[in-house]
Amino acid sequence: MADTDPMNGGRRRAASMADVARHAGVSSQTVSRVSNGLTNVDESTRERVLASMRTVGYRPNGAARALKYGRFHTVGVIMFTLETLGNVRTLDAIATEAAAADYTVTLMPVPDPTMGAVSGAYRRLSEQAVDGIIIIFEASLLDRVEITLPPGLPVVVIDSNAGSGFAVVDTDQAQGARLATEHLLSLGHRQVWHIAGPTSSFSAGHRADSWRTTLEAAGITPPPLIHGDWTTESGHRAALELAARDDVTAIFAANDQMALGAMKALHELGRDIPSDVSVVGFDDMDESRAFWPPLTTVHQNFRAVGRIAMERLLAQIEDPDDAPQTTLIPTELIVRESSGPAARR
Amino acid sequence: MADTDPMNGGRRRAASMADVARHAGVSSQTVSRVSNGLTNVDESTRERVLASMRTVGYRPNGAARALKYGRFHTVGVIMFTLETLGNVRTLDAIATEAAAADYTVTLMPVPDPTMGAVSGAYRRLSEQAVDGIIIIFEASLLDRVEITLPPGLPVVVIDSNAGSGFAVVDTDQAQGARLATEHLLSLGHRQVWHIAGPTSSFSAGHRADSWRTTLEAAGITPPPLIHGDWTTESGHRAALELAARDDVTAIFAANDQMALGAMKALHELGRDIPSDVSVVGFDDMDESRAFWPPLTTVHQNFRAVGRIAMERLLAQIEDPDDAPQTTLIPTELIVRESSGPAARR
DNA sequence: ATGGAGTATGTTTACGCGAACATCTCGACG
DNA sequence: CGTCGAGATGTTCGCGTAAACATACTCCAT
Repeated sequence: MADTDPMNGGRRRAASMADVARHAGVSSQTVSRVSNGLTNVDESTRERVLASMRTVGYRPNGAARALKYGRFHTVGVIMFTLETLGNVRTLDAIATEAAAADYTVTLMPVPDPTMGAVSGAYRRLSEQAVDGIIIIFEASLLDRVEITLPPGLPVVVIDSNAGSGFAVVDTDQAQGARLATEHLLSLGHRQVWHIAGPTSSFSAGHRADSWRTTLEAAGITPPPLIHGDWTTESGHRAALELAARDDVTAIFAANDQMALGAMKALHELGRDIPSDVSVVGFDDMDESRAFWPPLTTVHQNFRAVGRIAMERLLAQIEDPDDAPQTTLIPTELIVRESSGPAARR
Repeated sequence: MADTDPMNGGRRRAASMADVARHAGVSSQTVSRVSNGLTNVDESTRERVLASMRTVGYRPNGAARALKYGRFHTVGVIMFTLETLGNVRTLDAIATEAAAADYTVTLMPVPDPTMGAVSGAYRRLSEQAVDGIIIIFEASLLDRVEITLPPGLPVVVIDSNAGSGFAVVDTDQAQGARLATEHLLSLGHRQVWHIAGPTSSFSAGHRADSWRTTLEAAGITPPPLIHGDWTTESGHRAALELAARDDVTAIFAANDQMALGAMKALHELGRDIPSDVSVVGFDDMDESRAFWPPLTTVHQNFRAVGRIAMERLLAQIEDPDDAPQTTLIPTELIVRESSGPAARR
């Protein structure tokens, strides 16, 4: 007997079509036909092949298929962090949409915004097995690296105004911030203070800009901006600072977490919400309706953002000459109990 | 002139090594050597090749590499939803760990727990391009499908006790629930009520079981269990029900969201937290410290869960005969202001 | 019977990469 | 001045799949 080891030597590879073919006594092309559900295979042959597939434990090899077709049926998502609600919701929508289009989503997290980490992501990206990329980025960093984006790969950018030739999908930050600010003004507040996100974030910048212009349009001089970093702690700190002044009756926080932190500070100082101070957030996280008091906030349609980003990307993959567009998804103001009429004094 | 179109006909493929080789006037093997950073290439040749790579826009083809090596350097993560904090945190840890090991993470979301959706995920999984799978599942469903798991693929299961032959990593649910219950008892509460997660969830079951045995060990007959569904609303409903009785002084909710909803109900009914009723949660989400009052809760070490799951999976990928182990990650009780001594009466 | 249409199946080839092996060139050493 | 070794570079081949092409066979109209 020859030494042919049925166990296939040490490092075993998965069964291939050739293995199935050998087992079933047909050519591997016939196995391919069965595997792809073509009809021109004799019923008895088909069954024999299917049985052989099961016995040898055959699974099609995605790499070989991708090599053959030049398509991976996979999109990459580059993101800094899964710690912010918006990123996760958007990713969820992207993944759902991708599954519907029979695509798979590959995560390319960039742990920290250093150039080293970014270039690491690009290295992995260039060992690419993706047909396109969706970037969920704090845009200010993207600025520095965009030129190194590999050419010829369809890209859609979320959460930024990195306009230069990319398709961009984003929540209409400006409209949302305007809704929030106008809501507070319409309740009779003479001034609206803003707790902004970090300066590195374009979304935060957009919200702050829009808050400012909305106030100015109402003939109000905007008060100094306070910067947080999206965390509850930073909202807490900011509100402690604000509450030191007793003319503060309305606070618009750039996200729900900071609004939550702000409300905690107001509770601690014995200020009533909303009769002493109104608070409005941004995002509408699931928990916001159960805060005490339930938070008035700007609802972001993350699902739509993810869905449209995916649509755009697929369009670019189908047709590389598809012109990049920018789409803004409108927000909706959700009025709950954390905002109310300005106290008369 | 021949008809050779420099634009490469209609559907253009990305540039390959052969294209680079032609452009640089070398063999494709030399391009391969440069691409892989081998040293035995003349410096001038290397530079010429690198320049050609840039001009033709070369990116290595991952599929071809994977085909050659039989490894994809990718792990698949199957999960039901990105809507629960734990799943997201765990995924984040997995992705980070994977990146460190130079692996990529592919998401395989299962939108709803129907068999159709699950088998869809398996279909995509069997058109696999992954070296292993991590399943983050509500385990009761896994029971029904585990036999259909493709053979020969390393698998690690998180958040379940689906023991049969899989490697399992999970938070030590029982220990956490015991910590929470004992904490409330040690504050002098005579009874601890529990708002559990849905019956379909093994984690929820473990927490409830442990709560029950902890009470029994203290000589207390456990009160009826109330089931929520992890949402703030269900916590709110449950607490409204509980607060109808005035002998309820301590509530242990199976997650922070339900605890938040419960606190909202107590606020609405004018019960003080903690002097009338103590509330303890489970998870320690970022926001919990900013709830009003800040929530006493059981901290889950999601990062460790993700990290160890990934380690186990890589071990199995390296050595297919690696014996599956079960690892429980301990929790930590974080005492904040939502729990306090039982009122004397 | 003879050719044509149709069906089932087999053979060849290319997708992009890189290990293994084959050349070639140049300089050192006896 | 011939030989050997080392480094640079080229050639062949196979990974698993499926399109394209080839073959074998059956059935039927002429």
